[in-house]
Amino acid sequence: MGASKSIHFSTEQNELSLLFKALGHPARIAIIQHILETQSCVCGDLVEKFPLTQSTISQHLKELKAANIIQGTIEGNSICYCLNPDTLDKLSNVISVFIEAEKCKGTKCC
Amino acid sequence: MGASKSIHFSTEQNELSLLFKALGHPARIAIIQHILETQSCVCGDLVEKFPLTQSTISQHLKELKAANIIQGTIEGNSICYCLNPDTLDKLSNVISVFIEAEKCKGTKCC
DNA sequence: AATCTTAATCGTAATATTGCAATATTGTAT
DNA sequence: ATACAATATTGCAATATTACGATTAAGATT
Repeated sequence: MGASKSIHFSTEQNELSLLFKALGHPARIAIIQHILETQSCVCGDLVEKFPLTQSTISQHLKELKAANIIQGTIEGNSICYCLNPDTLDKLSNVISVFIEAEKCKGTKCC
Repeated sequence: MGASKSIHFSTEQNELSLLFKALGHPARIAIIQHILETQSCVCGDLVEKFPLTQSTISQHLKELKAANIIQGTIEGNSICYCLNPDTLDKLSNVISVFIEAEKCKGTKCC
C-alpha cells in the first residue's frame, strides 16, 4: 500500500508518531540546531547556510511548523522562526515516560 | 527527487534523524508502548494485538532493531524483543540538550 | 505605481515507505 | 527425516516524501 494505517492506532500514538516523523530528516534536525545556536530565529539565511533551495527549505519549515516544533512571526517581509518550548517539553515528557516504564519494569529478555 | 540529501549533513544529524524516523510511525510507537506495558518483550503476539499482518509487523520490528531501539534474543523458535535502554538514554540526552540550549539562549522572536 | 525582497505554493520527477501475499528460513517436536 | 511453528525475506502495488524550478503572494522601497 504505502499509506500508514493510522485508523488502527490511538490519537496519542498518531500524534506522537507525527512529531517524531517531523524530526526524522537531517535537514530538519540541522534547522533546529541552527535555531538553537543562533538563538536568532533565523529564516531565509538557512538557504545560504544549507545547500538546499529556497522552496525546499520552506517546505521543511512548513513541516516543522505543522508539527508545532517551531513558531513563526512576521517581521517586515521576512518571517522569524523559533522553537516552541511546549513541544520540546512534550517530547521530553514522552521520553521520560518511556525511560521510567523501562526502568520500573525492567526487561524480561535480552 | 525523493532521496534525502544526507551527504550535506553531519553524521550526527543523519544518525539522529534516522532515530526519529524510526519512531515516526504509529505502529512502531504502539509496539514500543506494548513492550513497555507487558515488560515481557513480546514478539509474535503483536500480530494478534494489532490489525497488521505478520510480515508487516516483522518489518516494523526490523526497522526498530536497525535503529537500535529494540534488541532481540532468540528463545526457542521465537524471538523475544525488548527495548534498548542505551538508545532511550541517548534520545533523552538529545532532547535535554535541545531544551537546555533553548532555555539558555531564549527566543529572539515569537 | 513599479520594483525589489522574502517566503509560500504549485507542478512534477525521482525515490522511499507501507502493507500484503507468498515464500523462505530457522528452530522444535514427533 | 517429516511435519510444525514462528519469524524473516521477497516481490509487488499504492501512497508518501523529497527536492527542484517556476510561479505567486505580501510587504518594503524607490
